[in-house]
Amino acid sequence: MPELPEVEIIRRELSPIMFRERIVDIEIFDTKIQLQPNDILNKIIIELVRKGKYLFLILNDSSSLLFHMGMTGSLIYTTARENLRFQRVLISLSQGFISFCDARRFGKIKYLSEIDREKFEQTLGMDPLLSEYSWNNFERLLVKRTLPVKNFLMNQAWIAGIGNIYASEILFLSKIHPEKRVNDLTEQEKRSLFDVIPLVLKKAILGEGTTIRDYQHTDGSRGSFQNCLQVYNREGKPCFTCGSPIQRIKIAQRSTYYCPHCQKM
DNA sequence: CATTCATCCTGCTGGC
DNA sequence: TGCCAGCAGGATGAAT
Repeated sequence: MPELPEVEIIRRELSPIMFRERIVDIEIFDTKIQLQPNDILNKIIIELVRKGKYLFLILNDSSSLLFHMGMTGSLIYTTARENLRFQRVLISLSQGFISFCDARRFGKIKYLSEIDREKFEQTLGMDPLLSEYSWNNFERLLVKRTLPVKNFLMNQAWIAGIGNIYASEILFLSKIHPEKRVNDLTEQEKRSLFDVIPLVLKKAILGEGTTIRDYQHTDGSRGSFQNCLQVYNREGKPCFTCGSPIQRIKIAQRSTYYCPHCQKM
């Protein structure tokens, strides 16, 4: 489900709620999620950190709880204890409750020591909203790559945070065909990509995230950026720029949307 | 090393 | 109304 913008929204909403809260209890209703309650019980949350699509709850002994939403995961805050649909984990805080709900069970929660968190963060590529995102680093990533540019954008080891929706959106705004091979990109196209990536992600955050079906804010409400999407989920509809019908193709088994007129090979 | 592909899950939607 | 194929915001490890 959530890509970088949606996870960032979750982080921003939960930060003031969870800051300095104690983890009083944790209940796990899904055998796929393996946590030792003793690792985290009675620890205090001192910070929420996001990198790419991952969210870390940093605890007062510098260990952390890592959340990944997978396709359908959400974190819901309630003031009273509730049984929510698809609830997999329930964390009781000193004040309030956080439910991890996840219909498809692709989401993950892991306990990490400080060392393990550092190691894990190193496996992720640069986050387009952090200062590590630079033209030098970006340019270096592109060298000698022959895969389609859409696959390049979605590899979390190179750039962290872009998923299937925003990959299509970024390529539309950059006027690049999603199947174009990275080593065939012109200098201008590379520059454009570099600039458009953070632009689209920031706009999506301002637009409260994209809810096609499952994404929810931490109070259960929906995003609104789905109304601003240029190509994703718009097969057959007219391009907002030129009126040509938006095409849907499969790249690496994932639906990919583009305008055949505005995005040439 | 770089790239592609099947697989993990469950639920919803649209067509017949 | 009921059934079933096809689809879904992701990541991984095995195969090529």
